[in-house]
Amino acid sequence: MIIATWNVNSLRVRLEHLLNWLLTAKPDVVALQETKLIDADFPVAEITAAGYQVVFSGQKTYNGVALLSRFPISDVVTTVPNLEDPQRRILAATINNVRIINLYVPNGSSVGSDKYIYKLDWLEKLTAFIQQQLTQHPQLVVLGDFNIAPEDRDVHDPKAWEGNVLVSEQERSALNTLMAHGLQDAFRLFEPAAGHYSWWDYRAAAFRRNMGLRIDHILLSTALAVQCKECIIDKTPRGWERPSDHVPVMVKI
DNA sequence: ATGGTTGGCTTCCAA
Repeated sequence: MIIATWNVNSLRVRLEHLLNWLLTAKPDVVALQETKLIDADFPVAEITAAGYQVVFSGQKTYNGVALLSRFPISDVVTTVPNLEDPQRRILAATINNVRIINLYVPNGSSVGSDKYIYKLDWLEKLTAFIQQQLTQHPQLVVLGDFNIAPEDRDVHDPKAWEGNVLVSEQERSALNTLMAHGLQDAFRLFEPAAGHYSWWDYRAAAFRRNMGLRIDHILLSTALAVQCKECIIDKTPRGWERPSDHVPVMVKI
């Protein structure tokens, strides 16, 4: 089974990219973030025609997550327990006896800001949920835009980014705590080197200069990590006209 | 060099 994640930064703008990418990458499951659509405007017909079932949780203007699947989708959850949050940032579902948890983790804006505090609180509540889900689902995938670069090797210029939002110690520590309950970063099962990123700022020709961060992740429970065959960051769509600032990450399990 | 770009229903906010 091929499972992918992609922050599309507006599904309205990126629908053609998504449909083209589905044809070449042929994923079985795709987790989308930043759809930026209310549910009434979700392009169900186009995605169904491409051969995918779909569930989504959207809002006006910001955020929004969706799950596409070639297989039946069940037991959908769209909230983090014990978290009052109008922002649509999580979508959990079961597909082929694999529990999939799609995340759009808050960006955090800047270290110490209200949004940063919200991000850390969100991660803390999420961690309790993940821990609970692991007890019920040995085959668990947590994937999406985490808005955290786990280590310096995931940052193009660690010195310049030191202490900044997306790389700060508190954020990395929160991610480590989340993963300490038995989750592994699929990309690092295969690739130890620096220089591999999933997001590049639109500004300052960052993609051309490979000035990026690896902030989109696929975390696998032990049962899935041991059988994972491959984890790829597909930079192809970033070369297309009017691209998202993120590219897809995919695993084969 | 405190810049630069993109998306949204916008005259700024979020990323």
